Amino acid sequence: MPEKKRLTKLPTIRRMPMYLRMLNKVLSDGMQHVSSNYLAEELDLEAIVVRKDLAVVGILGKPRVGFEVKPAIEAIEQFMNFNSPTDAVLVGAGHLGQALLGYSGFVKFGLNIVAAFDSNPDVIGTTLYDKPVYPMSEFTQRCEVNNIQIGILSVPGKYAQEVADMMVSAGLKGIWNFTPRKLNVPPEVVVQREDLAEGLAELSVKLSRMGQE
Amino acid sequence: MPEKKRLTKLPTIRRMPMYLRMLNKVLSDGMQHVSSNYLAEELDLEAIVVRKDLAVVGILGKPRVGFEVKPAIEAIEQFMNFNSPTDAVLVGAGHLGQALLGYSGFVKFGLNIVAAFDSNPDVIGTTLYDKPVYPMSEFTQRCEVNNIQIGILSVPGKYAQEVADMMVSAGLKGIWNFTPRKLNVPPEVVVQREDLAEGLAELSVKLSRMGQE
DNA sequence: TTTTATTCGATACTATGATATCGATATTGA
DNA sequence: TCAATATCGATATCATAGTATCGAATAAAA
Repeated sequence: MPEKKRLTKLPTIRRMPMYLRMLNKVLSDGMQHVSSNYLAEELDLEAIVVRKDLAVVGILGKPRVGFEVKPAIEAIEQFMNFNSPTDAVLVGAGHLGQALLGYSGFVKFGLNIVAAFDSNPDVIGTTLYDKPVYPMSEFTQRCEVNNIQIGILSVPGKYAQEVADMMVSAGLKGIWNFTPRKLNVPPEVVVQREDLAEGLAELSVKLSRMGQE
Repeated sequence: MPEKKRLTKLPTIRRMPMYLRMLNKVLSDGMQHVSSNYLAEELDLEAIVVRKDLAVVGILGKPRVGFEVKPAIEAIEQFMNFNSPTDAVLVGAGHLGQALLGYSGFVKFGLNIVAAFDSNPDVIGTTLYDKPVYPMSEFTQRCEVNNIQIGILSVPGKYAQEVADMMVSAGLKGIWNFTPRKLNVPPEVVVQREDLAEGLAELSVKLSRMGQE
């Protein structure tokens, strides 16, 4: 039996949504082929990076012609599991939570948010962007019944671990963590941290470097 | 004259907000010293990474004791320009825009959002989280008068370039771009892309790997 | 006072990711 | 039909980031 542990580098994976967006745009523009050069130009990358990334998902280009757009899209979707959407719930329908609920673009990347949970009586029972908002007391039961895979965590930091524990015991497999807290979860549960301050820090330093060059 | 181009690695810079948060927590817990080991444990890092990162901002620990918390905080804030806040404006007060306006945490990382701009008459003239919302027609003038440095771009993708152009001509030095579009700007303007789909892609792949190991 | 344990920094090493080079191939146009 | 050119993939190289090892320093304990 061959090695099953497939190791694709992380930066490549993180670029896939970019490629997918651009390829769909290119397709809707009526182009059937596209060169790595063109993609690189449009996405601010190097052509060689594009070619290597596309090779990872199993598609090769033809000399002088480039890549077939439609197969490329399908290969990426397949590779990333984007066309078999995963059900998710969101906990914490505050500002950020609502922004995430309202962003319809995630479906294209395989994420299907089916409901939100909150502790605020004002929003419980309402729907936000077509998603029902339930009280926390119903969390476990609803997640189990609907076999929810992913939890989006957008509560205030002080409740982060508490809610994460609930997510784990409700059988969720992954947590998309928008709080700036480390979560203690069993090793089989995947946590994806999201911290806007990181990008801000990067911007800040780049700006101050600009000044002195 | 010595080399002025200071190269600090990006991952280090992106970790600074984490350190700052944790050091402040540690300080408010009354601790005066903290070991790299402790920080690493709390932040899911390796101790050696913590030590090297702190060395970058110019603070060294003492054997057997660790790092002095207060000087460490000050060193990071100094290094990152966090205590001389930069004025910013936000364009596009939709769901995401409002979430960003409502997040008070950015001030600690040197970002001071002073106003928002939008084209929607329903929000123009109101205040959102204490920030006034102005019409786009006033953008250039207000930015110039107040010497705004950073623009936060959270409009629908189709308007991204157009607004970016306005930002450039209003003299902004950096753009924090939350749209999934590449922006064409002159080289002296810094663009920081923020794409939530990247994190989602990473989560998605990690999850699917979990299944088969 | 001496020993022990902890934590540090410096150096060296490893892994990962990006880039440069180059020959091969297919389409276009002469 | 044949030459020119754009584009590809493979291989090798380089840059960046993370990790391991080890001696030195300091505080606490004996």
